[in-house]
Amino acid sequence: MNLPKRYLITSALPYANGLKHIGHLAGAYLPADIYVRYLKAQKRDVVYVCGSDEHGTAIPIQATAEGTTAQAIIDKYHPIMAQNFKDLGIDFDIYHRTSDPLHHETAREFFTKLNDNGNLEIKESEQYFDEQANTFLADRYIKGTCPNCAYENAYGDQCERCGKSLSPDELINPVSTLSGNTPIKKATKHWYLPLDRHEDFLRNWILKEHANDWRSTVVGQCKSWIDGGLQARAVTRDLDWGVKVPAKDAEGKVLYVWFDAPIGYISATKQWALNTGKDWRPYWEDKETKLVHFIGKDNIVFHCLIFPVMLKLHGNILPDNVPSNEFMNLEGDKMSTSRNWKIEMQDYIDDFINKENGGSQMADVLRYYLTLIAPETKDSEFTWQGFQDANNSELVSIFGNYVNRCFVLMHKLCKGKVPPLHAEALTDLDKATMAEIQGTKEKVENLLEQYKFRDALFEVINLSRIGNQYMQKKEPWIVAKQTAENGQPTAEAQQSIDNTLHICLQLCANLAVLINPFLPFTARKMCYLMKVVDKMLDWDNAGKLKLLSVGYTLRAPELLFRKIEDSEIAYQLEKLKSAIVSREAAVVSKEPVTMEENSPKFADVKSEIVFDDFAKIDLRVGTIVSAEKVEKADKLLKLSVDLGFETRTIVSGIALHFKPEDIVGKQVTVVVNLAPRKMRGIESNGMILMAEDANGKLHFINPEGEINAGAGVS
RNA sequence: GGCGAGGUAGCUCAGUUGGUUAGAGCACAGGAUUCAUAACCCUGAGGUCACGAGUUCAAAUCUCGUUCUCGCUACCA
Repeated sequence: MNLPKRYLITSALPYANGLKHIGHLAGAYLPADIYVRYLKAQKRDVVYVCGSDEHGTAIPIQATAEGTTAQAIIDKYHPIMAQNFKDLGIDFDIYHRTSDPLHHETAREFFTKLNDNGNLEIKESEQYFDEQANTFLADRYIKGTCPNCAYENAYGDQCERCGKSLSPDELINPVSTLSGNTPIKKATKHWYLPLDRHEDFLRNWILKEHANDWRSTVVGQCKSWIDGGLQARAVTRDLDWGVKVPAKDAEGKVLYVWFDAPIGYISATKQWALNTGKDWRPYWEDKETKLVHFIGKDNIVFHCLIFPVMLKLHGNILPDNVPSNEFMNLEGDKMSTSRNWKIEMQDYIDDFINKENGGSQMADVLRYYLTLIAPETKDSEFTWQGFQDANNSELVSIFGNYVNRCFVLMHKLCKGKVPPLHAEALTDLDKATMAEIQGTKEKVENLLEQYKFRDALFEVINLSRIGNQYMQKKEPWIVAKQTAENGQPTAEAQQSIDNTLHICLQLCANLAVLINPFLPFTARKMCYLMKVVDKMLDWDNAGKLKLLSVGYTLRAPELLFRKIEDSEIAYQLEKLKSAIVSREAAVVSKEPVTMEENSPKFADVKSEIVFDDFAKIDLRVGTIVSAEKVEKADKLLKLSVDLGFETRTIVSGIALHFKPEDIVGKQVTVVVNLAPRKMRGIESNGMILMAEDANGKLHFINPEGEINAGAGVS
């Protein structure tokens, strides 16, 4: 196998608007860290970069909401996130940040090169503009009613309640969050990355060259995007938070966050090089560098399509692989920050690591379970019960217990020293066990090279299982009872004991080397117990049977892991339950719940209108005379509504809530002078008023008793 | 609706190019043991491989249809 000259490993830049949860950890950070630790143990040339993504509109918006500045937000979260990663053993070579001047400089250079080379397009488009604030409004500065779920405070890029991606044009009743005014449309100029020009390249590169070595989920997702037709994507935004666009007539424009964030990998590498006196260029320019991006599946489009196009245009190397993980669910539901259904890294650190209940070893317990259930091929499921079981019956009972019984027996039967190996007395079982040690090394290696972290970890644990079986069959504690007249074991018995424990201890040392990428704190504690330096953890030592010298005194046994009590699990489940409560409150309030405020809130009252505004709306009572499902649409019903003076066709998105046959004859309130709008090819002439309850269920607004169709409502 | 990924033992998941009685770990049951964190070790029970049809000597695996879950995307009060 031709080894790459050097490696550059990246983990997705976490967005610096809040704390990250264990789903993020399992998806983009932990696997990368394992891979990097493995490469470093092999003494390969590897740099692992990451950093906070600190631009985008969400951060200044959040700042406004919290009455602070964008800078204050990122300054608050950047160090906490960096510390969280450190506490969990995620060992970046550099954790940079995109607000750093070096990053701005790097991103501007990148943009300029593409722009100068004619790789970007400039287009004029109509964008919302706030006249009072005299500024164009980025998507997130526009709020309005979500066309998907009718949530009234949906943002121009996404509805926080139903999670749907939106564009500002889709919002109903758009309002500027800066002034509260209705924005006007105004022409503005933006730079675009014409992805459509690169379809052939992407198709060939991903769907042909990497059809077999990339994960099928990744290739499939890319195929879906490519087949769906690639379009030019705006590279710039009208905003004053971010990297200023280095071009003429670009006043008030910054690079769109998706463009500048991945460049953060490059600027982080530059900063690392500055810190260490190295040259960053080969890592991004030399074809012999292996670039690997670790991400979650929501990031596939950026790392497999957009950023590679950018890199190619800019003259950089392309990623060798993008081992994206699927999502990790939590106790039967999707993890979600806005719904407060999550376990933050900080929560875990507070509850399990910082207290006097296990220390850093507990970081390894989380690393263990998250790797065990890593969503490598499909969405997976985190349960606290599973966490407890994995710890108590695997880490503690199999791995930890093996190490412990080795040490205890060695102290009891071998005077606390590594016993000699009597080659002449080796049994077949001894030899087979020694072979297993070497075999495990190769298995783990192969699996890691294929990014199969879950399977690789299993093989390591399995080696401790083999150790337990070996010890059980050799039963040195029984052999020790074959005593001579002096009360000591016979010479023959002692030979057997020596050989058994010698092999057991070498196996222990191997476990430390092999577990090191996965559970680094544990590996170090094992080194401490064996009184060896960390250098023993070099991957070269894996499979070797002379890691511990004969006659060497080892420390007294100490437990590697502790059991996790039922009460701890009950407490965590209770914590989550209270999150359900606040989530229900969130639905009532139609407001994303923040950690601090769990009390129900109602949507903000819209800005005041005069009577004439209201009088413009013509409301009538109508009777539904027929209803049918609209073809090829999940949510639409085509209704005929008798309004007295005429019967109209109205298309309404209520199919998920009502069966057509159940609503015929119902009286409803209709906005009759709304401009017609085509939906799925059917013209809708009016709008049915609906009320939504706390569970998201829709109800008709209708008169108390039956009245004549066409009656006015005021 | 379109596209992508999935649906395999009570739970969490493997199953490479179709090839004998479909696997692992955990949980469970029985046994054995005591060096060890009521730990380990041995044995066992368990699955109509979502459902239906087709191709084949042979299908968890290939084809088509149905259904459910997740993601992207379209329509949308």
